[in-house]
Amino acid sequence: MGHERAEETEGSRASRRREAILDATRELLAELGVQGLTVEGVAARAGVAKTTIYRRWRSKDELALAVLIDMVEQFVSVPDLDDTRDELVAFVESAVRILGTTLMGRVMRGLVSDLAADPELARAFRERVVATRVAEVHRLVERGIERGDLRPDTDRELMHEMLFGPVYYRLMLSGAPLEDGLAERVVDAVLPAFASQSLASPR
Amino acid sequence: MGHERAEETEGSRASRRREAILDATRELLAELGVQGLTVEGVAARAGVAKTTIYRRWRSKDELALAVLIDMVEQFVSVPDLDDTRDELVAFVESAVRILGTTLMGRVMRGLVSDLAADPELARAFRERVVATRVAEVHRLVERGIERGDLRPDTDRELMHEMLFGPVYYRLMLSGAPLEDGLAERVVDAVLPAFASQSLASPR
DNA sequence: GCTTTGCGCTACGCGCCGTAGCGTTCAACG
DNA sequence: CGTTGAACGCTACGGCGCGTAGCGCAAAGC
Repeated sequence: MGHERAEETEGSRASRRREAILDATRELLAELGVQGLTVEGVAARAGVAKTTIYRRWRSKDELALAVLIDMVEQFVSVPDLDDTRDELVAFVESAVRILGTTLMGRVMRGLVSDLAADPELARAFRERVVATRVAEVHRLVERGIERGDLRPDTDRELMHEMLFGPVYYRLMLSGAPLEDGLAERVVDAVLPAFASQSLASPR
Repeated sequence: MGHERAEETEGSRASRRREAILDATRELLAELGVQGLTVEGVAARAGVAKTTIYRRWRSKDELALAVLIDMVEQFVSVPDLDDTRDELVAFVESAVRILGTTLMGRVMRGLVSDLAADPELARAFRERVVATRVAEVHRLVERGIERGDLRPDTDRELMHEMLFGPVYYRLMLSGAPLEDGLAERVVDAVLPAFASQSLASPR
């Protein structure tokens, strides 16, 4: 158990420890899922004492949430593509790709149960992840209405749920793979209901 | 402490024990969710020794799954209403109502994580719950095509995911309530994409 | 009645969570 | 430099829940 010399990677001792813990958590989360994550395991891989973890995060769930939210928040805002369908497809596709990763897919599946168990955690997740996505849908819908692609009375909330619900349904319940064309098919299944007279493009 | 007399409710001793355990599991599942379920708790409430439970089910998860599948399988096949939209709404609505129950909602949320953790359990769930629903959607779509309400090339798989995805998304991630009009709004958001020329009825 | 089968009970071993106390290292500052 | 306070490592717990073992006892079946 030699002690590391000071030239580590950089940053203060505190931030180095912090990063080591978060990295180890990410790795173990990817390997074992939320289920298999143990504080002891994180401590061992990070080369850190268990107590050091508990000095920063009050519980295992809090640690896991911090990492999870951080992962999900890496969020690409959709640029103006001058076509509402293209923008929606791009948006859904980014989610499909992220969740299609073994890492995020597994993590997300495990997360849901923790959301059910811990209302505090559920609130944080809704505020920082779901709300962000809802806001982005609002933006896209707004643009679409101005462009004349979408009906002015388009239900933004429903649009959001119709776009992402099926993706998560696959991930968590049906078990069907998140293949490439999925985003496109989902968007085309929703668009006609919200598109203005000009029935834009399905197939 | 106090042995029950033989006049119980009926059935052999074995089946009485069995029912007591399943009932206790159902109750605790409703009160505490899959997370909070403990074999010790079930044993205590059922008035049964822990070992008696392990003699019938090999693990806690196996016990929980038996109860869960049994609960979800209570399934109403949709009668012919002579209108495809009405039938789809009725179908989705039955799911909304069941999941809207505190009991099933909580249980379902907790179940998802176990599905991720236990592939065996996930397989059983898909085969006995998801597959049943897929088959029912197929039936409805078939009827709808014959009636001329739906396009002959309607994607049954996608239809199924578009109908139930949003419901589960609310239940598990967005946290929005499963209110009454939901089924109708979801169906109307999907129908135009699959409806034949006669753009049946949205609002 | 007597056997067989099932049950209750106690007692474990294990893994993991989260906490306490104490000695040691690090890093900033005089 | 040398000192000092904060952060860290380590060991040792208490608690809970899973799943198992072995024994004595009750209930069905013959």
